[in-house]
Amino acid sequence: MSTQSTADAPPRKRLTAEARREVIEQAALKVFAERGYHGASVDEIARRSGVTPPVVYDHFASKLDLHKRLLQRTRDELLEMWREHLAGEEPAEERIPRALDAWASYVQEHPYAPRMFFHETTGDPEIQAIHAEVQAQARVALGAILGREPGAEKVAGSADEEALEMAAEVMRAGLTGLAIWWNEHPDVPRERIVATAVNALWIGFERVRHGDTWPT
Amino acid sequence: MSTQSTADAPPRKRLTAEARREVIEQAALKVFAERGYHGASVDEIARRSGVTPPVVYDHFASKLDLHKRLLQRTRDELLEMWREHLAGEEPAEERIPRALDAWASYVQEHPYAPRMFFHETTGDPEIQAIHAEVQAQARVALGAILGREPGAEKVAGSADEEALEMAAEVMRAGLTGLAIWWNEHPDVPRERIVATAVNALWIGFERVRHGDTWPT
DNA sequence: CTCGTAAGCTAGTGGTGGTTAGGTAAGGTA
DNA sequence: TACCTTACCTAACCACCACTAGCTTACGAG
Repeated sequence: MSTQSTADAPPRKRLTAEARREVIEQAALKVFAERGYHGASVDEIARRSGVTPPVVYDHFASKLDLHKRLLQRTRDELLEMWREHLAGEEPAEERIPRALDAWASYVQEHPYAPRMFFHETTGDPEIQAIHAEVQAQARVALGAILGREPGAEKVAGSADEEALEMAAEVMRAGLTGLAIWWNEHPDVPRERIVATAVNALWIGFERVRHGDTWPT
Repeated sequence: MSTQSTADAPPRKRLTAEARREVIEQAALKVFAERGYHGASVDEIARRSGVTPPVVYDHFASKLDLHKRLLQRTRDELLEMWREHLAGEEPAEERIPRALDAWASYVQEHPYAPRMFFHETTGDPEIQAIHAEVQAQARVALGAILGREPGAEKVAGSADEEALEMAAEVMRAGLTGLAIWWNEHPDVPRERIVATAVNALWIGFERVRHGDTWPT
């Protein structure tokens, strides 16, 4: 009974370094997402990769290093995604749904990704920096949607920087929450998620744009 | 140098059991919020309470038990808060700002509370249950705001249960994110937070109520 | 078939962290 | 002042976990 393969991976197969690395990254993504950084054990990551712990260290310098690379990878993918789908000069009515559809596709294909950015608990400054960076980028992306529309800055009292940042943060956290809710309710079709997201965001956009805010 | 009192608490003072317990709970709240469940060590909680680890065990059966009690306590306080400020028969225009002002007061007085509910990482089923319960209650509270208004269910396609739940989840997560953002930017006055929250929520309320949703 | 490379293993090590046993002394009470 | 309760400590245990040294064996090249 030396080979048990407790979970995901096939029962011990010799892979190329690159392939094994990919398997480990996928497994680690899940474990970190489920248990958090400290709660995740290298042992479990290894088991779910169909491998023993030392193999993990053939590919990553340390647990922290593995975590860091996953964050960076996810950050890059998200950034690329926003860059790709937020561009263009169409009006917001088309651009926003398109961007959020792309976002939904991403979280559908990477169900564990959003959880990794939900709460920072390592205490490691380098990792805190990545977290802060990702969140800031998301806020910028969303802030662009909310604020860069023509007319925004002309409206009285509607859009100082800080207000924009707060609104974007509400959206960012809201979307992340929705993504996590979604992977607990996988039956919900993507269009419904997109619709919810569009409504939430859209709305904020219209409000901030028109300066139609409370208190009246 | 036996007494170092590395942080918060006064340098070793003999307290009544009740008082010490309170000190420990406050310290633990911070540490859990900062580091997450697994990242928090009993040792650090004890130090920040001006005491050694065994004393923690005079008051709580285990680290998990301590965590559980903090969650329950916070849950009860939040529930009480919603119950108190969401009642009444005034129109939404008054009730919502009032409820969110109360919410802002709570997170201002308990800056570490929101972080405890942001991400579950213990894996303990009992704790998962508390988390789920708190989030469900928050969704119910917010869902009540969004949905229970007269007219809501009469509008075509606007408010099936699931859509309501999703919208409420976006709001819930958004508010939680805002709360955390706030305690990283403590200078921002409460009125601004409340205003942001009201706008985010309010808006959702209006939209769902009018069935004025995307896709058009 | 042979052989070298490299993927993966077994078996440990050091350290940390939750937890407990048993003793010390502070402070109210008689 | 003597005493008893109890808040708090010191010292240790043990399980778990990140990480490493060194061996084994699968596989592709010749």
